[in-house]
Amino acid sequence: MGNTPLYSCIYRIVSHVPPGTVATYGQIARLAGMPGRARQVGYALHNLPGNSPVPWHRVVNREGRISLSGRLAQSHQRSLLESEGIVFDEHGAIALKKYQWRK
DNA sequence: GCGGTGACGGTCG
DNA sequence: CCGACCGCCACCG
Repeated sequence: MGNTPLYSCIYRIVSHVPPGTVATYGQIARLAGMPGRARQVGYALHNLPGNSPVPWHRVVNREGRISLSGRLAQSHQRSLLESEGIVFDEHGAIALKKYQWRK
């Protein structure tokens, strides 16, 4: 992490997402002061080391679905969210209306 | 230095 | 409701 203030900023904001709630990539981007750059948020999180304290699993896409590539990682994120009390509907999506972090 | 890629998202038909 | 397009930009080969 030597010098990427943008990533640090993203990580900081993600760290503020309370347990039991979720945020979207676009939302994180806006809060980080870089509206429209949701992709960079995804890239930043993808770059996170596995032992990071950052609750990356609380970030989902605008449909309330998991955006990870790879079944393993997907089920991992899902179980982490479910362990926080978040429920997935029959479409495999989260009700953002109910769980999205209001900020 | 250039083109392809992707843990996104808004818009349009 | 759903798919197609397009803008966005750091990273990688």
